Amino acid sequence: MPRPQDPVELVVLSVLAHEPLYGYAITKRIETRSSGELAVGPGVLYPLLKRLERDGLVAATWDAVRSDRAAEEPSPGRRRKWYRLTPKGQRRLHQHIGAHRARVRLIEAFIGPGPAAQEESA
Amino acid sequence: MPRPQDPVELVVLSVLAHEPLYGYAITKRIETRSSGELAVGPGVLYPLLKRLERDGLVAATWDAVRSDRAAEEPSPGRRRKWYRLTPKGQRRLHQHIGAHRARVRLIEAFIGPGPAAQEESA
DNA sequence: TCCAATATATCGGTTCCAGATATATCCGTC
DNA sequence: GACGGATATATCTGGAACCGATATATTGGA
Repeated sequence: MPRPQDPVELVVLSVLAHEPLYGYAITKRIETRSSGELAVGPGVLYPLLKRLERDGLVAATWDAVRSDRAAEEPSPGRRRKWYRLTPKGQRRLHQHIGAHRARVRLIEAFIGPGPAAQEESA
Repeated sequence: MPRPQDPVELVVLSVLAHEPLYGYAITKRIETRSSGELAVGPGVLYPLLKRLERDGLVAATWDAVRSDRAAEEPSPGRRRKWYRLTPKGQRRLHQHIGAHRARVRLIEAFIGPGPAAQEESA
């Protein structure tokens, strides 16, 4: 079988282009945006985010989300790491989009144009 | 940078769908068909063909191409391994095409539709 | 009180692409 | 006739990415 989901980096960058999100929210956002077709597990997402942060494509900020009853306790509470796109990440996203379009044109040179030109008239 | 060329298997199957070819001819065919954009080196092609043959997606036949002056000699002469698509390989190709179209739709759900709907009117 | 959902993170296996290397033959040129 | 470039097949090694499993801890509802 062909690899089902390859361009995870493009997808993650594109959802972060709209607004900052934390890791788990990125997962859920991708699921809803793709109507459940694309599921990015933690084993894929977190190494990817780590790499994106290392390369300066995203910037991250910790946010301590503590419940009301835990607000006074020494426990660190639930923590969220918010990721936002840097200008470098935006450029990378545009590179991705360009590469995607080029890839589509390339493949269509072999398999013929897809059913994209037809107007969706009811 | 995004991975430039991913769907090598799809491309190889698609060129074999038109006619049987031997390995080196596949390389050249892909280069001409893609206007030089896609180059599949031997380090990619031959392991791929081996896997495709093992999985029954292509069938191979050796062809001894001997020159006139070498026709009588014990030397094996130049050999070509012709690959042709099996029915299973044709089904796989259609799977690939379907998966490609689905992948394009999926990505467009994140980055918006590409410039495909516009007519190329001069 | 228990359990599912939330939230982050790592590890190992698999697959694939890419470049380098190896071997051998054919053909045009000098 | 010798040489080199194109033809032709093949392996190896490294790197990058995806995937599933696993681990830990918190939160909130039944």
